[in-house]
Amino acid sequence: MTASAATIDVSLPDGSVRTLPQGSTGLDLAKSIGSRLAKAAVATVINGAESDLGIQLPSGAVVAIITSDSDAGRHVLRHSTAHVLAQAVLQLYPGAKFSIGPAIEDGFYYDFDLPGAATFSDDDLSKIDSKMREIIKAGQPFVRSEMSSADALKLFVDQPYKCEIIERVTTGAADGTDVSEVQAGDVVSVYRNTETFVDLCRGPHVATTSALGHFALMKVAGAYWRGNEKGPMLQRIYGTAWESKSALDEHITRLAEAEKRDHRKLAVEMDLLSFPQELGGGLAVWHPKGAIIRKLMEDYSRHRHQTGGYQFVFTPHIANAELFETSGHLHFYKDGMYPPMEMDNGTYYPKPMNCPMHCLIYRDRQRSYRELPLRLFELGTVYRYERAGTLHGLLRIRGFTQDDSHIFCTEDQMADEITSLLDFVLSVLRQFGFEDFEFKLSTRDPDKSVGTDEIWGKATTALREALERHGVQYSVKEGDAAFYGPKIDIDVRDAIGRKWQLSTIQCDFNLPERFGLEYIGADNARHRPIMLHRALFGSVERFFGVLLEHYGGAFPTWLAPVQVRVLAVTSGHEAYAQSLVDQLVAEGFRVDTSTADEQLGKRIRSAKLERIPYVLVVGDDDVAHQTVGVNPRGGEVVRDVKFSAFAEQLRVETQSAANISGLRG
RNA sequence: GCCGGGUUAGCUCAGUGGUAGAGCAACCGCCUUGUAAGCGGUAGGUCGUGGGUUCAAUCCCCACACCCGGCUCCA
Repeated sequence: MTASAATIDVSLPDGSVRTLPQGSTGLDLAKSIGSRLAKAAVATVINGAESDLGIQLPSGAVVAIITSDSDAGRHVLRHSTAHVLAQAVLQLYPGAKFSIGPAIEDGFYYDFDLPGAATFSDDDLSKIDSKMREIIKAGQPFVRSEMSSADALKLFVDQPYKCEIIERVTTGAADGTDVSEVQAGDVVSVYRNTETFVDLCRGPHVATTSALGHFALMKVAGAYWRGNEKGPMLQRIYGTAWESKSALDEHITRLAEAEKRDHRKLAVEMDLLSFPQELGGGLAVWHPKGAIIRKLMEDYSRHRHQTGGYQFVFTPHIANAELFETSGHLHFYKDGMYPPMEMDNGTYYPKPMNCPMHCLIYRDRQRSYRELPLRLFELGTVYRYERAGTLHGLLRIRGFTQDDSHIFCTEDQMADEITSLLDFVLSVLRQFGFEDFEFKLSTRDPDKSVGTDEIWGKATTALREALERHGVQYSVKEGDAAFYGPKIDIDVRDAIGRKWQLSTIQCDFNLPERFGLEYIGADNARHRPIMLHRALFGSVERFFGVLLEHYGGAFPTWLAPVQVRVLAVTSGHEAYAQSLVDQLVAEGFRVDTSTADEQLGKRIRSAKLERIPYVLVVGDDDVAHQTVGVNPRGGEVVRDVKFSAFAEQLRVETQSAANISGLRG
């Protein structure tokens, strides 16, 4: 058999079969299909397994080419760029130890341990960037080899983190953070770029560093080794990498767009709220324009709860330690609580949750099964001690208000209740413009939980059934539940595709037990109710922050702090403008005007920057004919609209919210 | 809490070991204006707080507070 005569057949994803010379690689296959494909190819999938382009194809294999503009291809680019980063750092900082460097969404990172516990500063990034570009220019090959764990341990004898990864794989202790480096088993693979630089890695990688180059180093950060805060703090460098200059530029532009929507920035620009330093970290004050939006959100929430079978309650902000002993918070949640206040008749804590107080309301008198499900609702403000470094605008603060409800029901009612809750949650979220949801089912962490296996099983099943009845996709997060029971968390996607966790539905059989809650059943015996915790906004503050970013500050008319601004062309038209303002305000709309000291164009610009939904311009013609010029946000100007017609359109647009809040809007 | 970077006028940001500047906003005039910036003027800051070094600190050092990016944690 001569090599030149021998051929192999491989089949492609579309089912077609190609014949290639024996010994052909993925790259050869790509070339045989087309030069553009060959240029874009970064790796192959051979019989379902990702491999390097240079791997010889076995006959009969099913082969797909991974191109750089696919998710999988970018993953390869990013992972390979991470190796280049590691090589650059090891060259520039002799004695540095490298640990892990995976591809992540939109980029990659690599964690290092610098000699003498040195740290990176932002200035180091440009130096590292230049070195990386040298490496890329040199066109170093990525050469794969496989070896036994024992040999690998010798190869990485000076690299303790690599050795730890190898050992964990060998002993079967590997977890998710290891799999980007190595596959399970006793054989590990390494990729060598130069005499001196070799990295433990499962691959695949691009053929040479020349295939890279459209990258940017983004930021430096500390990161715990293996995410363990008791472990060493490593130095992490984040980067992003793309298949082309234009894709990289687009990504940078997207980041800039997201930054423009940053709720902290918009809150300042739009005068919605602030975090005065004297107030302390993670505590906000609401200015009038932010407060009116919040009030409308809360009014809407109250209305939906009132018509949705809930009863309103109010509870205080602090409670005696005894209450939190009973609830178990002082045992399971103490780290998340504000420190205690000593008073003459005991120790008091600000409440981190509303549930214990709602339990007290339930327990105040005997309950009958006829009362269940009993749904208690409160916009309850809670205080949680969040560690200083975790605070983040409105999305992570120390004092916040939950649209909180605790539903007491029988075990039999639990599944139906959860099912209808899901409808309720989604219908409320849709009112705020969210359409794209993701569901997560969190299950028990045996080390951090109370209750029997049986009841956990029952509750988890009820949640799962509710999700399945809705026919929605959901992911399971093992061990992510609260200490008292399993839960469903709902993420929403906002207008620019980012995910936010908002709503939560949680089962609890712990608190009814701890508080000794009971109801008298139809059988005249005492039974223990199940308790469901649920919040739709989650936290009003966080929801507001998400909403602000979702709308980019351009709140829909029913929520906008100022819905209409009437502008007189000259001061001679101000009386007419004011009469329109008065008519709309009398109907409950939020409308204002500004005097004609500035030029019209400038006043319109100001209104646009404030993101006011409608600007009405009135001049001579309008005074004469009871009309207005309508300049809607994001739309075209229409002249000579009858004012009555505009007012009617405004009524229709805001109708659903109007009868809820008592305000137009 | 940990690692890194910050904090200068209401906002966005320059700047210097010898007690500070721009643009926008504000205020006052002039202009009376038809759909995103008319012109001129005035006022506004103990340079985050407290210590230290120095003849002299907004600038250098230390501590603290707060903010930003991550890690950990989380509504």
